Amino acid sequence: MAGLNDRKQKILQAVVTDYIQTAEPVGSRAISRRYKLDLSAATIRNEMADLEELGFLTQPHTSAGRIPSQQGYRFYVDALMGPPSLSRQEEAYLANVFTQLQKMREIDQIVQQTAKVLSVLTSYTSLVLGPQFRHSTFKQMRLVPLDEEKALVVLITSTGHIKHRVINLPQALSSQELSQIVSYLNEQLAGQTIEGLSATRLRQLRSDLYARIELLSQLLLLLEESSTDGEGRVFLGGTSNILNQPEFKDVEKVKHLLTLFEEGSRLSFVLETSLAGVSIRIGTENVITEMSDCSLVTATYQLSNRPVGAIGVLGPTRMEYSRVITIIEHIASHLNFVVQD
Amino acid sequence: MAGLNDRKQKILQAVVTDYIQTAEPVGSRAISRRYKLDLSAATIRNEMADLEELGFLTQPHTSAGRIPSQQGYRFYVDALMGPPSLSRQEEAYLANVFTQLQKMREIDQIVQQTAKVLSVLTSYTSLVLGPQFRHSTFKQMRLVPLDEEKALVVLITSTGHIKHRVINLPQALSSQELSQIVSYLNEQLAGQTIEGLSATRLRQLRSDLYARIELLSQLLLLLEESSTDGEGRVFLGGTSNILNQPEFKDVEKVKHLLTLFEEGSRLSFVLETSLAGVSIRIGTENVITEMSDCSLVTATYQLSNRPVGAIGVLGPTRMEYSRVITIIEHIASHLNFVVQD
DNA sequence: CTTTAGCACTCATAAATAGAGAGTGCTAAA
DNA sequence: TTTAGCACTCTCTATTTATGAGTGCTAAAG
Repeated sequence: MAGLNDRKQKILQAVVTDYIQTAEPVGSRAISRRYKLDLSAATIRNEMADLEELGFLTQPHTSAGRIPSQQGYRFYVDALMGPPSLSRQEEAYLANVFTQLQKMREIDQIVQQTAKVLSVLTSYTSLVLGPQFRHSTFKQMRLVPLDEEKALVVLITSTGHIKHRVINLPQALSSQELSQIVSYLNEQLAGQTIEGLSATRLRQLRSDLYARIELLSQLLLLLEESSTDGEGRVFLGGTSNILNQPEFKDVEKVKHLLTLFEEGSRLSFVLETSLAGVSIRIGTENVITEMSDCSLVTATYQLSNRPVGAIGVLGPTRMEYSRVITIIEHIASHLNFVVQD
Repeated sequence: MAGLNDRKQKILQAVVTDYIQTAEPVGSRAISRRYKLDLSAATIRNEMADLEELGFLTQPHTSAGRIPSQQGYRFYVDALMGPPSLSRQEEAYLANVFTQLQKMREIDQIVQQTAKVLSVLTSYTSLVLGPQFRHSTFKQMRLVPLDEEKALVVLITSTGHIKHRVINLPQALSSQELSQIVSYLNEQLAGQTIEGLSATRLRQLRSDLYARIELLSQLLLLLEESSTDGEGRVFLGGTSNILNQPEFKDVEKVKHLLTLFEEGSRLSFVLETSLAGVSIRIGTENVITEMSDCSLVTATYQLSNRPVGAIGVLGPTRMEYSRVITIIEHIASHLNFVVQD
């Protein structure tokens, strides 16, 4: 890409750093004062004009300072960004959080809490996609009789994920027949991925056992829902944080984002399609148009070496990238240990 | 309370109705034009001055129209409010929604969907408190062995609510001993309310079975959490709707509410403490200070004739009360039928 | 050739001023 | 008791007028 000489890079870095902090267009004088580049304002002015022409900076209006363009941020993130840093307190806070998380048993709780922590630490909005189990495989199905009419079906995956439902028992079935059906299903389905329990496969089973159709359809419904179902739930944290950003002082701007936050499926799509590792999408690099004024930093977390979920931080393009990245890496990697249940 | 003569009531009603629609202070002329009270603007002016002195109206500034005071809204809601009305389409929409809800099995889904519907219909923000099971009684506990090391504990309440968890089995225990423990617990706890499983009671059991302490503590943990635990989860719908209200065009105003929306426990408290039936809290009648510019209309829904949850709509004090009340009653009562699982 | 000082110019933002309009309260007549 | 008339208040909008930060360009200095 661009062959920015050393000086241009330093200046660009200064502009981005300053703008991230102040949210105000930064002028040539401000830079020559605040950053010890040993250059006069005039020189910096010239370089900034160049940087603008190259597409790394923009001017809100003719006689204002410069602000980084999307391309400017991109270059900053790829090449200039300073080393990460967390304060002592933050480290301590994180450590404390993780011991808390360890204690929690309910996956929802863990995810929810993670979202909260992520937003508190970054002061942006956080998105957390709970673990996806559709890639895990069918382990077994159990039927626990509750009374004469009802029973509890328990579906267990290889990853230990459990789903249950109460179903009605047809009176006619003896308990023996019941256990036959269940063990038949267990045989047939063992080792299949949940995702792979496609409708056609299930339909075939259905015809195999057509005599027991009523009971069976209830069982199958549970399975079917497990494969499609709303596992992709996204938990949000710090949604009100965006209101602290000066770029969202206008209510109209916020409205689009807020509305987006209510559309779980679109959010989960964004997170599901993030690559393994940390990914950074700046401005219009985001597919979702509502996010085109924002940057989204995401990371996936693993479960037995397979990515099963993702966490993300959404803020203005003027985001404290290095800080956010550090935090998100930290949390994602620890989540690997916590989510083993 | 106040002995408002007929004419004053009519005028107050006109002011409130108009203000609810327009969100603009309403003047004497506007009323004499728009409402056929056959009175001149001057007369209305006099009456409005009286109404202000009596505390039902306020003036934003000396030469502006009047807007209803909190007391004004209260009187309107108690005495003046017009009859409810829903359009054909809305009725149809509702009917359709209910058939959809009937099909859903997962309680979370139902609650979530209800929140959404409520917010779409009212165009305010909706709060839905999922069914509370702490008043229901312990029915039975089951242990489903998964493999040699692990087992699934299933806790079932009289209302059919189910909670499960995987626990580790101490190697030393024979399956016979296991079932002994479980049946002992079943005996001891049968019929107790979940809430009543207080720490002391559980501690006593713990000492009874101190020999099996390791296993037991896992079981008891599940119970304990069931009695305290986050059952009081509140689902929100249409949070971005508040941004459409002109009274929240200022970001600062919104921020407080948005932040409140992230504090689940406070929200659930509000809903838990609402009376059976429909309740309307206007402005500072709300205990939560962040809501003092809002009105909250809530209704509880039943399960076997006992209130177990609540739904609510939060909007500006300038709310379409009669409309909201109709909708909320409608939905709450239907929820009674849907939530029987 | 690069850097810097100097200077005119641009443009947003803020403060000051002037009208316009909506609505009131009061008085006096119907 | 009601209504018409009128002066008065106060917000809101538009216009004007500074102010000042920051630029681009030119010409001199290194």
